[in-house]
Amino acid sequence: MTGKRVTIHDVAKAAGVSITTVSRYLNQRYDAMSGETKVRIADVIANLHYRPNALAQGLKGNRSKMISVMVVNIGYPYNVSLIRALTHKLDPAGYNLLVCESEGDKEREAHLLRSLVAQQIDALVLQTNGDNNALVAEIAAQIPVILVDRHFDIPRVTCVVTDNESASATLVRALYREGYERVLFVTEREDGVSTRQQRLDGYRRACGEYGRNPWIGYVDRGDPATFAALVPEVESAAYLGPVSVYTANGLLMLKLYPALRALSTTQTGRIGLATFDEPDWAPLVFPPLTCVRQPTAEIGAWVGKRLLALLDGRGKLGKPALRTLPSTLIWQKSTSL
Amino acid sequence: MTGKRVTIHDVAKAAGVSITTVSRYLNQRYDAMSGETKVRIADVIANLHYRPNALAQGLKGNRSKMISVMVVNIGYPYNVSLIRALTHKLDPAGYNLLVCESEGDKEREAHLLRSLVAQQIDALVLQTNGDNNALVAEIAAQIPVILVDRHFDIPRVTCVVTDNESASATLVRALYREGYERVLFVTEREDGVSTRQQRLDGYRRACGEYGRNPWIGYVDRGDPATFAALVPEVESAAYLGPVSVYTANGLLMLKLYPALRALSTTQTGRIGLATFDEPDWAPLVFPPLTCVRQPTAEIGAWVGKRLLALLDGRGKLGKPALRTLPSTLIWQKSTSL
DNA sequence: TTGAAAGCGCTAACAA
DNA sequence: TTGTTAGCGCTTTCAA
Repeated sequence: MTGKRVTIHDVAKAAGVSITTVSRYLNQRYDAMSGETKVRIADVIANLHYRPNALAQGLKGNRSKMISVMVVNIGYPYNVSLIRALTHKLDPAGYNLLVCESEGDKEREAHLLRSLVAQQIDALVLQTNGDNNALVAEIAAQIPVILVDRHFDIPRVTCVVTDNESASATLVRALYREGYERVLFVTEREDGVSTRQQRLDGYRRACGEYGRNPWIGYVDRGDPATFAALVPEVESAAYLGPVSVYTANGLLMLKLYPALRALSTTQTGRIGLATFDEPDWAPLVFPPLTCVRQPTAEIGAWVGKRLLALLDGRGKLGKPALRTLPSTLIWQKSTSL
Repeated sequence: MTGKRVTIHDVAKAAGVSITTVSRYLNQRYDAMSGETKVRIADVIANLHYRPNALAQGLKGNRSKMISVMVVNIGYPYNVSLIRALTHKLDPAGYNLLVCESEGDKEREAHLLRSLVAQQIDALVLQTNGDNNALVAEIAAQIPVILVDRHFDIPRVTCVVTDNESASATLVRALYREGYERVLFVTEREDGVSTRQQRLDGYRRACGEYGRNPWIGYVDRGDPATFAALVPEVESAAYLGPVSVYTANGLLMLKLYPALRALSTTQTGRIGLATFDEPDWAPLVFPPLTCVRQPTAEIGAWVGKRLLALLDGRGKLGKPALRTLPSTLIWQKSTSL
């Protein structure tokens, strides 16, 4: 299986120079190097298909050229887009991405974090439930750490999030303005997850502004019954006036949608539907689904840029601990009366 | 930023032993080691939060404990599920996953592959368009390489795919049996991609068995007009008898669906819809979408297991160059007459 | 313009 | 039962 890899020694020998000279060439220190040597080394490298061993370089230079991004679920469009944008920033700078999925599990997250540190990652991008903040703080003492999507207050850690509170309020206001009399907000228990809390806060604020009582349906992703229980509640409310349902994220809408749609065939047009996040199927259903598009690509790009600056030794001063990027409301027919 | 990392030297000093002894402990060579030393080292390691530097271990042992999986698109449910299953197999064995996205771009794929080799990955899992097979062959001379989803004939490379041809034929037969008189197969140009070719072959075979003429609509993902062009074709055909549309993958259905659904409101129930792949929205639309579920988790698990065997030095003999796992037809109301 | 030598953190003979 | 030593492939003083 192993065809003996080419090392810097092989190159040096073939080019008739010392490994130091080859190393100089590799690091583009051409200032003091004869053009002839340069060409000779270039030739040999090309012929031998030589690529320096990144592990050895890393060991020497105390950096690995690897950055990890760890998210709760690699399938969420939010994360897919984030990872993609991040790659596009980091790849040109020679960084490889170690992608991990915590599955929202505390132990697993801790295990993976430790493994990554041992792997000598140069930086960490993390979407977390906040269950291992002490460990994250330790890591942040060693390398740059940026939290995305969810905000936690950890020393030396920058957070990049979207404007959950105001985007949520904006959506809910628009619903009331459209004429919906009641808006059911469907969410999971906050459990210290900032996004959930903020989206709820935004909902509450809009309710307050319009003098409506908050109407909150708590669900548990793992328990279909919690979703099913909401349906009759919505149905009976719909008899009294136009009602809409607003889910705190795309996955909740995915689970709730079939049951609600079955209802609306009889209650045509009276039950508005909206969700935070922009599922890829939003334009497919009829009527197309109103949703809140998060600036995932921008977040990824911003994080990537910031990391490069930090790794370069630049940046560090006046860095904001929290950066908020704006979402966009995509208003569709699913919320039209 | 850097709080000086703990090394094996620190541990040795604190425990009052040599680094060799610590190394022995780390590698569980307890056979010749006093219980006392063992405990002492364990204590120190715990206190210092020591974790061995994986880079240094890798440099020494000529392995990195990193495996790369490179796919065309990290957002496809197929790949998400594959990556997840792979992680679950490899993680317990101490491997970290370098996830890469080629975006189906030849240059990008080549660039990433080279970068990964330089990063000293121990193995490679690859979904490819086949544009860099020579390079892949070179890599396969060094480390285990497994191709997923798409089959190419490369020395030393095992391929794991699904039964595209027969699953496609099964679906199309079921459509004819249901009473659809014509089935439009929507696909991208084969371009040497085995999955496309095989799904087309299966379609053709079923057509042959039922004495129908193949009816193929070629589309280009980047060009919406190619999708739009199919709609009137389907519409006029639908006047002559029951027609169904079968897309070669989930993304094509995603793009085609809105236009087709608009039609079917007038042609209610006459236009059947089915797709290869199982989009997460398949059960959401009305009527729910018939689709072919690929055994992605099984593929991932199989690949993971096989890799571990190969990396262990076991396996190697009698290994099949091609492993085919079966898909499942999910028959729903979208194809009921 | 170039090279010798030390050392990054670790493992593995070989000695003791 | 433990330690000494020689590297893994590379970068980087320091000298020539």
